[in-house]
Amino acid sequence: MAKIKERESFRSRLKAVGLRHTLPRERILAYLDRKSIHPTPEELYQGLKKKGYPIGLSTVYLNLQVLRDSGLLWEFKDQKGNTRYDGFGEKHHHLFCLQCGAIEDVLVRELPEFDPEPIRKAVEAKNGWFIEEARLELRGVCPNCQ
Amino acid sequence: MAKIKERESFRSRLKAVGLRHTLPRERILAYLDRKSIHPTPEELYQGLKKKGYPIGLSTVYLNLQVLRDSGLLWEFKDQKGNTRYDGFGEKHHHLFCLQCGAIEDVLVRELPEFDPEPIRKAVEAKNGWFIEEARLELRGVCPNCQ
DNA sequence: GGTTTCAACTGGACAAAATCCAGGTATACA
DNA sequence: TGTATACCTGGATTTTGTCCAGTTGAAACC
Repeated sequence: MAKIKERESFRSRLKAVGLRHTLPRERILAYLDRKSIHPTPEELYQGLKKKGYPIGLSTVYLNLQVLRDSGLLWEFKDQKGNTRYDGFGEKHHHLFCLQCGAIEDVLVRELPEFDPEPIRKAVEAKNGWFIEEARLELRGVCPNCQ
Repeated sequence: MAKIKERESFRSRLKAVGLRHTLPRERILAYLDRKSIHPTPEELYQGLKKKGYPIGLSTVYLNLQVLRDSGLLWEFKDQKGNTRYDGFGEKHHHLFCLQCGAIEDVLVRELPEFDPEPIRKAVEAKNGWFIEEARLELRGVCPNCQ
């Protein structure tokens, strides 16, 4: 059954970073693990409640922080300054619309032109850093606003 | 004189986006226009005061927002979730240390391996967006923390 | 399975960050 | 130099996020 397989996936993701599997964490990860979904903490809280999952707002904030610190979530600011979270499993970059604020995911596998490897190597050689992750932030105008 | 030339530069940058030139704006832009400088609003406020420039905290917040909306500043969140601003004029990307939180700028002209043009074109063709700016966010471990 | 241990959850109080407002000031342009 | 108005400011207010102390529930033993 897909539901069980999915649950196991969250369980192993949490285990991999040394965190316990709990219902709130699974639900947060499940809620965020979709393409182009980037809620604020408040929106996530409301969204989970609407799905019939009672959860405390403190729990939402707490876990967004914990999951971010473990690298399971990506935190960023939108055009209006709101804090948003992204937990979509597949590697991707972000498109921001400067007009309407829309945020769209662009899958890495659909962008063969962009290979982060040479950049990683160059930065490691020149700056002495070790690079774990490279993401692109693209700002422009979405189709609807053109 | 360098000071006057610099001032003219800020003046024209502001004019280009339809904003008035004011002392607070010039000082904020001047403060931020250095490599690897990314203060929080509070730090910027304190930094300006320390330089002997009296300024209101509301003014700092107000202008950070206005300048961000006009594209003169780049807003982002650091590893701890603090909002930070970047006004360094030369095109660059960001390095984030996952251990100590250090943030370093990497100049685009020192990264010949990374050319955003093909990406821009690909995204415009595939997703129908018009892309104005492409920035990389690199997360890893800085030399001091290795 | 039952028990134990401690991480994780929770609501509500609290603190910090950011915004709003109304009056005064400085800028741009004629 | 005068005038309209964008902009600045301190303080009040709202919003966002954190802390705390009691309770719950996950995992690891037997």
